[in-house]
Amino acid sequence: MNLIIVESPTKAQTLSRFLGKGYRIEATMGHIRDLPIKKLGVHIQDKKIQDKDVYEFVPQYQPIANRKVKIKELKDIAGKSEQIILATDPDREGEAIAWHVASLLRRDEVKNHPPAGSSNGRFQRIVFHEITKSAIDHALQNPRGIDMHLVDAQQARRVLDRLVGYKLSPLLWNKLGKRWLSAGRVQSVAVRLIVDREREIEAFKPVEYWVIDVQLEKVGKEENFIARFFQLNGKSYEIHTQDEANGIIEVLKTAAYTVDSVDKKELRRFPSPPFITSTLQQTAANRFGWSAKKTMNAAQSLYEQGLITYHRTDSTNISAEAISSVREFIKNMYPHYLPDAQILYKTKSKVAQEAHESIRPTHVWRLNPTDMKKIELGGQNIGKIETVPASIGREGELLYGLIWKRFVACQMREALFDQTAVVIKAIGKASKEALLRATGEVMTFAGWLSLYKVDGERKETEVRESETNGEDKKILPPLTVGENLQYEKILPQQKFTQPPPRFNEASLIKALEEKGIGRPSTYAPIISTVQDRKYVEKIEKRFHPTDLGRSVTDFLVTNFPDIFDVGFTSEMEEDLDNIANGTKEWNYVVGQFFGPFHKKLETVFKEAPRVKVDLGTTDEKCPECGNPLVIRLSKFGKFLACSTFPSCKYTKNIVERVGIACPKCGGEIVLKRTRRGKQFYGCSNYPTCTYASWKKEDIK
DNA sequence: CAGTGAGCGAGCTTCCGCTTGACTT
Repeated sequence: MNLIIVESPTKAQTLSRFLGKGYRIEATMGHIRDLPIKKLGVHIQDKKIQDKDVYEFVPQYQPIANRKVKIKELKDIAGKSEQIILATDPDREGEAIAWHVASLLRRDEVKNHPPAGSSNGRFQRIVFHEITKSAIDHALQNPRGIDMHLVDAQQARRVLDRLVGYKLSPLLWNKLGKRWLSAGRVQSVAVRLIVDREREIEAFKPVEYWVIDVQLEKVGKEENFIARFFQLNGKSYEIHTQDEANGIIEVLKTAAYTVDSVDKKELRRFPSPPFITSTLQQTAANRFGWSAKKTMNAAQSLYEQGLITYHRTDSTNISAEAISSVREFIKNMYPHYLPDAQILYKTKSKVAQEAHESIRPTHVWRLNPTDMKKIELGGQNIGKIETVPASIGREGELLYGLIWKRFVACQMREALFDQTAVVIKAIGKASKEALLRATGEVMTFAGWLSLYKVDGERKETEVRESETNGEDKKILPPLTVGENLQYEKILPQQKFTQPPPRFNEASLIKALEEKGIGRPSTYAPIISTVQDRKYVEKIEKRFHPTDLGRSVTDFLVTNFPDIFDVGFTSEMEEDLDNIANGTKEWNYVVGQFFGPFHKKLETVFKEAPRVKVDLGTTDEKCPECGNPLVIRLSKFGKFLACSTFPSCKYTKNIVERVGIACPKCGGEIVLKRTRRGKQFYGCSNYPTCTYASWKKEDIK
């Protein structure tokens, strides 16, 4: 019997369906060995060579506490197996997991079976990027050894993140006096983006501008349309004041209008690429209002039921089998929308590891019942269609439907539009000449858009996109150059430029991904961490920095400008690539960073002043000593405390009254939070009265 | 479903990335 080791148990299950009895497949469930949690766990040696610092880093790996049972299980099975095939994911982390597994198993093997020849003999490394029979067979026929360069790239990443995080967090405890604080290459940049954005908003000064539209009509016909002013006397003209607007209005009101030019062109709108983790999270946030965490939970469930491919991926690749299957589906159901050849999508991200396919339905013929009712399926083979099990629930159906439609649409023909751009000349008094523009757009071929049109989801984004260029897309009557037009009315609008919007989950994930910061498996946890630390808070789904978040960011950016610059991660990634391709040594790369970092750290520890976070005072007086109460911040949130602490230890919760009486004791219901931060409603007489409810409506 | 926290400093906290399961009102 041969043992195959993968990371995900679901993948193990799928694999077992493809492979015969000769294989036993086990999952590691991620990493099984790591640096210790409670200490730095990296021995650092400075071997000075010719007066220069040359560092050596020795990571103190240990089995992860809750994986010990799993490790023992793997060892037992490995002992009874002929070949041990390491089939962890084909990326940096996967290679490292394979190496850790081999190290743990090999040590055991040497103990139990004295080496006869090479102890590497039983270990093989295989990789596949899609879970299909052909990909797995091909992988099994082409085993290799563990790629230590790739493992070293992971070690460099791991050690660097540990050094940054475990050196800077204690510095924050020391300088801010708050013992739950943390800093890291990823989380601190996420907070910085939010702080920087808030300051942009604060510094923003709205500028007045005017938009002047004119309603025109074809002479003798009741066909009117809107054209927008853009040029006066040969120069583009921005209107900033009411006076300027009035000047233009005067010209336009009495002008003679003629069609100056008509430009027609065909526009093609291409489908969006299939989902990857970040785009799935963004789309679910924009369309359903879901948090990244909720999306990932729903996706996990679909994945475990075998309905979709793996949901933590950065690649837009589609397996050849899935392509032929979706093309067959389109050919049957939407025959006019089948392109001549498959549409290829190139992964945009430079830091992508491409270990998995894009997120897509595993069987394209499987639809959810709600979609089936709404989608117009034009083809012949309706009988071939299956439905997803009802047990996936409403949220499962929503997400499945979204993934299904995006995938099928990504292999359909582009939509075609006839766009007409018309310029209109307005000749006013005193030889003043203005130009106006009108644009019309008519869809002539729906293509992939036909799949989205049905529930109007696509429309929403269309509207949003067209708003950004400021011109309304409308149907124009037929117009010819030189044609005179009838002036109807003028529609001036006063507007003000808007500050950039605060980040929500979708836009923050997008920003992080664009900068190559964080990975598919970490976008959702990052959002939790920065809130848990009280660096930012979500108000009406938008992120606002807290005073603490601003203070910590300022402290970090002032003292360590390089690390918390968005360029840091991309430079690190370049170095990691060099380690992976064998041109740089991992200890050298980490050492180049650590030398200056370490020196700076010492100076800051010694010299930087203590940072005070002022959360303000209140009008309330302490009931015990009469001094004012001030707002303090703890791990659990804000609370009121006596300003004379530690001589007076009075504290009080900040409660939000709901205005409802407790059904149990008649006391007052107040908004509270669990240890994990979830809101609930409880009685203010706690612990005397233990009444509690999750929802306001349930209180009765 | 929850009574903490600040400050001091006994002992404690903290990173990013890979995977689920334990929770479930």
